[in-house]
Amino acid sequence: MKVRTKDIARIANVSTATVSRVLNGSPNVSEKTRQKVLMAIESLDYTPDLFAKNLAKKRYWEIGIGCTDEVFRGIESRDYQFYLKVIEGIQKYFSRKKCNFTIFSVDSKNLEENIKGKQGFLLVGGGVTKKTIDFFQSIGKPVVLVDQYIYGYEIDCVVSNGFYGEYKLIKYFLDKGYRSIAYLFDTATHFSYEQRRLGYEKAMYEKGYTPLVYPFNEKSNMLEITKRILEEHPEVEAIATCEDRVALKVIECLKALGKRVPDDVGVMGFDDIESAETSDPALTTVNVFKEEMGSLAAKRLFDLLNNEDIRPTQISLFTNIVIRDSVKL
Amino acid sequence: MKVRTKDIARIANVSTATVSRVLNGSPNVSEKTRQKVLMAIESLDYTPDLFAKNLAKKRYWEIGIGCTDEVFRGIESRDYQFYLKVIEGIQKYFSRKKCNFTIFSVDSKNLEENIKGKQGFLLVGGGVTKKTIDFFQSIGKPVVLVDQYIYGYEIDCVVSNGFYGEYKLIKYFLDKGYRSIAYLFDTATHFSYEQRRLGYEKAMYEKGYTPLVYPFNEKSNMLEITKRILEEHPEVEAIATCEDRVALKVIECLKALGKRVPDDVGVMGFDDIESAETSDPALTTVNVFKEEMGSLAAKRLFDLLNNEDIRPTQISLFTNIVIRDSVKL
DNA sequence: CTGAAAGCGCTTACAG
DNA sequence: CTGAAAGCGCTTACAG
Repeated sequence: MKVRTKDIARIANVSTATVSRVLNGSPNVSEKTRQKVLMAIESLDYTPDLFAKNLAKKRYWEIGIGCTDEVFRGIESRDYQFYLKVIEGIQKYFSRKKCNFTIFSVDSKNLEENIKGKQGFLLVGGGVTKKTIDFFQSIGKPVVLVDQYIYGYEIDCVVSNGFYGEYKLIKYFLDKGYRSIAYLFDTATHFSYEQRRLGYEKAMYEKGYTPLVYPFNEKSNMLEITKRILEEHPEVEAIATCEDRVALKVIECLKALGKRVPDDVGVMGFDDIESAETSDPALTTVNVFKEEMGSLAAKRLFDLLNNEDIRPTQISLFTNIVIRDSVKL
Repeated sequence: MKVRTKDIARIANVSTATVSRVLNGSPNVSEKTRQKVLMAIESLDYTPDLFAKNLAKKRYWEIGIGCTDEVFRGIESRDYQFYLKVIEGIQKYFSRKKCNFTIFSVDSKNLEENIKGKQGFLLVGGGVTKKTIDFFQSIGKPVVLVDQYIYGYEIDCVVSNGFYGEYKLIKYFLDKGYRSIAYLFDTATHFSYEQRRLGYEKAMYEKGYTPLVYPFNEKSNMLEITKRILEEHPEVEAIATCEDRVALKVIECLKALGKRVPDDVGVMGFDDIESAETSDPALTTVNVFKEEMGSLAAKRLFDLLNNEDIRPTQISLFTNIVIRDSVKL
């Protein structure tokens, strides 16, 4: 039989209201009654019913969603499809859970103000730095990283299984007879990017091929890199990339260089953003469940807020390959 | 403003009872009223309150907890400390959540009977095979693997981050000047074991040392293997193992061979079971949060049962190294 | 097939 | 400081 506040109340000879007050550490209880109630609780092995608790509470949780300036602008302009979807997932979850949230840039000058009154934080995006994480951890309120993780941290996070997704994608084409696939790797310190590259390398190694990784950063000229790949490795049959936005750019570059996609060179993306479907040719890529990522993170934060459990976990979403037209079959 | 069943009822001009019936697909609603209610719902963007729903439902969920014969016996005899703790965690979570559960062996003859009436399953233990997973997936009810994962499966699972834990442990001693650490690796197809070995190898490679892996299986004679390690590699300063129970055995073997632990050879475990603390010498190991693993898995299954989200995820718990006396500092 | 009403286990003004 | 009572948003016998 489940123990309820009613049972405690009966044993301690008080009302359930008082039990609730003791349970929630209200100051308006005399030390004597508090002890009585505490003893009754001891003797009963009570665990509160979270459903009832949450239903009875009318208060809303105030959540802060922080991201880098880049992501923040991308969300505002509705340009950054990936994180737009993630935010949608967050929104969906919170909308049914008595949570209000505000999105802000962690790079903004008035950070202090954005943090004020918030009871928990979601830090969204691969660009979130150690410094930012340290700062938010120091606040002492629950924090969940979304689409980001940094080695060595014990912190709650929700990421996609980019390693396995990229591995599956590359292996798929290697199994079909491809032998030379290059990889465009964004060197930004982004957990996902690294995982994906690792997956690419594993697939290549397994077949006995040497990975052909071309690193780049935000300052790089994509046209030049594309050209270099073709010059240095004319045998390249396809170029895999760390994300769809890069893949889309590479397709443009290839076209500019007079190459046909996929006939001369194939291109693969990662993320499966909306434009991946409508691009010409439609992009072969890996689907990241962006909304799920958002709602999963929101859920985790909510659980943390409700003290459901304590130890930090890394939650990793499986990914699916989606084969379209940008790589010849 | 949040939409409630009351609002739907008002618009559709029915009672909330009827709304609830439509929402839950009860057959006892005329097609006409159903349509009215459905239209009202459409117009309102309703999302049900899970707290209220769960509170109102008095029904208990019936959960099945399956494990291999080995684990099952180990739990019954209260011998297998690791999974005993995991089960405790499951128990703790379910006890406050209207869930009844039964533990059974997936290798038993009357499997069919154990499955009957269950609404969800937890498959506990590294020994759970592909065949078993396939079978349970085919039932079409929520399944969560606990302390197990098999590559290629898209299935919910909760595991410990053995890779990073073992890496941290080995690195800790390598940083202290250790140069030759051997590794005893159980070849049973166990996700955790493999992850841990990988962590060991990463730490060794990073320092420029060659991993020294000694595989074994249930049929192996541990004394012989221990002897072989010492003969083939007299320079070995410590033996790391894939789990505490093995480490404890190795300590015995070393003693039998006239070696002192940790003075002649150090020994490291993994899991931090209870006897790790009381053994002589107390075991240096990595702590897996066993109860959390159980409660996290139970929670995930519960969420699945409540349709909270759909995509399978891998949940990975961080691990901590615990330095005791079985390795010289 | 449908509605009025009780109940799930908590919290929290309100009154004292 | 404490209790009686209403309410959170659902579900479900029960009666019709």
